[in-house]
Amino acid sequence: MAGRVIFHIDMNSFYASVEQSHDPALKGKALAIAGNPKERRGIIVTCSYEARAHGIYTTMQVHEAKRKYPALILMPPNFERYRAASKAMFDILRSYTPMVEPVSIDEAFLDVTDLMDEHSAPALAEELQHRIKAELDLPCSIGIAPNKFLAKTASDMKKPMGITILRKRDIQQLLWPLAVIEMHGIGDSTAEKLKRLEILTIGDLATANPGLIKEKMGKNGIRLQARAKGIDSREVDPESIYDTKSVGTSTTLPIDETDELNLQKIFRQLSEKVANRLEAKELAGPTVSIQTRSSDWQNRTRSVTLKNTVWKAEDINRNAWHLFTKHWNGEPLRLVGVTVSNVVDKGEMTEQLSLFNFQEHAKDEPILDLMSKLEKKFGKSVLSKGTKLKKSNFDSKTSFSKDFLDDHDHDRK
DNA sequence: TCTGGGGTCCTAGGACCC
DNA sequence: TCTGGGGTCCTAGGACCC
Repeated sequence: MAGRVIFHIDMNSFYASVEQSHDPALKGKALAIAGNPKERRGIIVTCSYEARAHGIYTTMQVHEAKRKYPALILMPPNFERYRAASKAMFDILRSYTPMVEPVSIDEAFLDVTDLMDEHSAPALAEELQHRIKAELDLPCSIGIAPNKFLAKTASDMKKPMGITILRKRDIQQLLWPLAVIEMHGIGDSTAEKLKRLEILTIGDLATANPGLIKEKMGKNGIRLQARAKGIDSREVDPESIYDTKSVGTSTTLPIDETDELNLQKIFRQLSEKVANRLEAKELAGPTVSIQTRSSDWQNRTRSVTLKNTVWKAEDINRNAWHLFTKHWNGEPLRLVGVTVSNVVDKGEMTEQLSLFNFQEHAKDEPILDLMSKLEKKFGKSVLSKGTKLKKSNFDSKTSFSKDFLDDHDHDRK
């Protein structure tokens, strides 16, 4: 596994750039995409470089941005448009190699090692950047490095339309002088912690006493120190996007809410949204959780893991609302959310289960015999992970979970 | 700078099992 | 009756990223 060549492609102010490409009249203008400009609590999601020049930045409140630069053009996000542009961008990347790992709607890692016979890395990066600009009218920055962390760091170094090579031997000169907060994986909290250890720059982190790092920062510290030295063994994984772990939605309320009936209505809407998105991805999960945020920014999560997976709005909502009413003390809430996690592919579940025809065998068979057969068939890992069929769910007199069979039926429809 | 909405990963404690 | 150690699952919270 020595000597990989990794690219990190980072689209520059993606949403704003897509809008400018769609409507050239917006080019050269200070443009901002704002969550929902009508909402009292709307923020700037992305803005053009022209807007940045006027002091506008992501997460800034809309009214603040307008006050700062009244000529700012505000647009609501058009996600369909962004998804289409994203797909076109990924199509270009995949026309070179299947080793493309999407990180988000506008970011990707490429392992281009196998293309190095025919291309030089910088020439290939230029070609990619040029094609994305020529065919989609979208700017991007590209980082070239021997691993993901360095490639990502490199793509950040020159924006917009930059191409940056970060070699191992350049690390001391280019990376080490930077403040630790510049590092991906380090936020305010970790930066503060490091500051107390007198670790201020990435170089300080790289050369710090490993014993101290391990003691004060744990596993995360060890990993960050490795990154600071330019070490990162994560591989580019094109499959990782199919590995959804959770599907959730949340909303910041127009005003801090105390009315139970209103909240009940909101939970129903959130549950429906989650159900729709699960449906679209053909996913279902056994864990339902809720999030709340109070006026003073106290975040809470409460969750329950069920015997069976859920995907229908009614089932999600029933569990979510139950969790909520069980824990809410009546305090005003700024935000509420609903998430289904530990999700698995519905189709895959059905397939696994159909291998072993349930209906025929299950009826009168003693549970333990059935369990051992299932284990033989699928192995323990599948039983405990994929289908939530565990011994604990079949203990003592509990007969074969009726819900489970029902779920199986629904899957077949 | 009073901070949206979508996620992921990690940690730590308790329950439970062998 | 009291004692381990290892492993997994669940829950809650925190940190981080785009």
